[in-house]
Amino acid sequence: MKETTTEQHIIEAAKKVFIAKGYENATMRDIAKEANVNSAMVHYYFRSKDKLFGIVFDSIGKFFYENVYQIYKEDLDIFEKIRKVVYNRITILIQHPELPSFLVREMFKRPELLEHNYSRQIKESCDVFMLQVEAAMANGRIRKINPMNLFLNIDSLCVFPFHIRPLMQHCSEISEAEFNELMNERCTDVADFIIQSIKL
Amino acid sequence: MKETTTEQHIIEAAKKVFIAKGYENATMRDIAKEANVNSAMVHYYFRSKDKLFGIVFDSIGKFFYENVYQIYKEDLDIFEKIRKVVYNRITILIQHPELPSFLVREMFKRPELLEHNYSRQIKESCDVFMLQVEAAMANGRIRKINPMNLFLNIDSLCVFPFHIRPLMQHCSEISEAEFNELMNERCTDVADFIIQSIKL
DNA sequence: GTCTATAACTCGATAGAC
DNA sequence: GTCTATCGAGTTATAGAC
Repeated sequence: MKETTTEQHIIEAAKKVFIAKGYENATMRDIAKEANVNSAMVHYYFRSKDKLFGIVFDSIGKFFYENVYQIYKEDLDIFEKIRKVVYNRITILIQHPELPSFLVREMFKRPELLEHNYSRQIKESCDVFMLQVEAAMANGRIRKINPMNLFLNIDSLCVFPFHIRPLMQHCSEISEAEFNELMNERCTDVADFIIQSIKL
Repeated sequence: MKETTTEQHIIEAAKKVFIAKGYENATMRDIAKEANVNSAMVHYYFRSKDKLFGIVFDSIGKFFYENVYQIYKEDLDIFEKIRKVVYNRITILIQHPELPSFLVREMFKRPELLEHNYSRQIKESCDVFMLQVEAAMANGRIRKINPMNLFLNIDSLCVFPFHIRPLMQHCSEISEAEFNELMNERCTDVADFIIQSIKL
């Protein structure tokens, strides 16, 4: 159990501030205040706002993807795997509903953020899953379908509602708690929706 | 055929710049340069960056939603309607792939942007569609399903890939043209995916 | 390592001449 | 309406005392 150093303390504060405000709206002063240190300290430890943000972005991206992409590599029946992926993804999203929009926001502004990252991990799990889909098609367990699109569909159905959460809440006039409740119910529905579509 | 006034000229320039850079990264100087006018002129016509952005955001949001949400209100067989919605949505998205991320980016930072907007239009078309889903369930044309989730699923499957486009392009090492080709092929697949899932 | 002070810069907005 | 010039506020980043 490592002690919380000043450095880690600042990183945690930076995560909170960057997620809440985005890169441009977050200031080094904000982060310093959140971490209860002087703003010069933040520069002392991380040289620049850019360096600090790079560390934060990598950490968040890895956290967001690694959990669920491990599941794709597990040795599970394809239907079970889909259910497990959907359940895990939506559960994590309910706990961290602001992550998808954060990642998309920053990724679009600076695609170079993707360079030294978890991208290869994603590609690996995608490849593993697509092979399994091919096999299931050959065995006649599922209908003929483009494996890449199936992979995309799973993520789409899980993540998209969190991308448009403010719009959904505004249109349906629901609170954050009610939104989470909706997503919780949606969990089973999404898995059913996918499996109904591909099973033979 | 209305002549292009300076005012409209600036709005078009502002759209381009705001979409490319986002609200905070775009400067009034950028917009003025894009519109080939002095930066004081932009303030003269629109008072503030906020006012100008509000106009741009509303216009883009309306454009992005109105086309496809009209279709939901048309008198079509439910399967035909789903195919038409999917086709239209993806076609528009291929022509304007940067709009979803733009709207999400700004919507999350300032949810008040949704106040005086197309939100009611979305809600209306959603309501119409959900009624149709209920009827189709009663008629035994489709299986039992949460209508709201079906509505969400359609949008998810169409829009989500455009949200994560930089990530997809980076992971698959594909160009923008190849991405568009993928989305074009995906059009039929998505409609099939949905219909396979709900038909009896 | 930690602080204060400030340099250097950019941006939104306006004043004022034409 | 259109331009130049500039103010004032807010930012990153660093220098230098402790």
